[in-house]
Amino acid sequence: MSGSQQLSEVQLAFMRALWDLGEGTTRDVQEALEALGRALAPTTVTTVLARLEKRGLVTHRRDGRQYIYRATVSRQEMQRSVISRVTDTLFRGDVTALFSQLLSTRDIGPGDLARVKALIEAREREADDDPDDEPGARE
Amino acid sequence: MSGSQQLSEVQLAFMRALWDLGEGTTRDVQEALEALGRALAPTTVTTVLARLEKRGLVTHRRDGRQYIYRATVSRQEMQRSVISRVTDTLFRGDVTALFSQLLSTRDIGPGDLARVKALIEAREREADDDPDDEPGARE
DNA sequence: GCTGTAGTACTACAGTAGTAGTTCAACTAC
DNA sequence: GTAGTTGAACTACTACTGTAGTACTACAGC
Repeated sequence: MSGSQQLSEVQLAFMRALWDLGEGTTRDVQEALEALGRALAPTTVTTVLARLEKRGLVTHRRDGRQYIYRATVSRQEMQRSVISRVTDTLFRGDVTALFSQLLSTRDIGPGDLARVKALIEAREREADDDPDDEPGARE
Repeated sequence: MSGSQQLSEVQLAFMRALWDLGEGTTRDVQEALEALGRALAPTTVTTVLARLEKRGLVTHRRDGRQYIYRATVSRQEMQRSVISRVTDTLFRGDVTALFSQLLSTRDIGPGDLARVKALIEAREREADDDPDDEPGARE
């Protein structure tokens, strides 16, 4: 599934709302959006949800008269796909450059640095132990 | 300047072409795009460039009858701004999560890992030496 | 000076996104 | 059972994007 979904800011806000909610009615989504600083008319929320559904990013079930929406793509999947696209298009596939950019630009505390280093070391060990670790789950 | 520029795939392809070229005529851009696998009519290239110019992302100068276009936003600036947006919206500001995602998903060689680790260590030392390093250049 | 050529400017058109109003159906409360 | 309320469906409108055709203009060669 999921391919070249280029989400706009608004659409992403909707997905975020749904990810946070787990699932919810139009009104729930509307309120979540408002909490994210984006106040929209109920009809607008419905429209956007319907469009996202048409694109396969959300789905709904019925509860009485109400629709309960939920994301069909997880935040993680979206993260993965976005990062992958960004890496390829903006960084020409150069992951190190991305790391470097992250390190130089962002507000990173010493705790973060330590954690990231730990992650890397774990990864190194893992690669060392078992060079054929990942069972080819990349498209 | 540069604020909420959400670039579409096509527009980004144009920017990439210009970044690679440094600067170039409509035709240069067209050819660069073709090399990126995106063949467009010359008029289309002109149109898109004009629109990007209207958004302040490219500019042109005249050379005889020709327009020489060039990006006004560097690849680095764009990288920064995109990464920043992605971090905030998709990763809720959690840089570590982004790192982790990068480490787990991507094809990263041992060389990359080592380089990133070096970057981190440099950053750690730097923070140690001079905890007030960045002169507040974040918006 | 006229004609071909190449390049920009203008126009166009379909698709989608953002935003929201209006209508209709169903449930709630008297 | 009639009125109010609430929620979804349909409709609408503007802006922008992707794509490109046509018109105009300036230069090159005869």
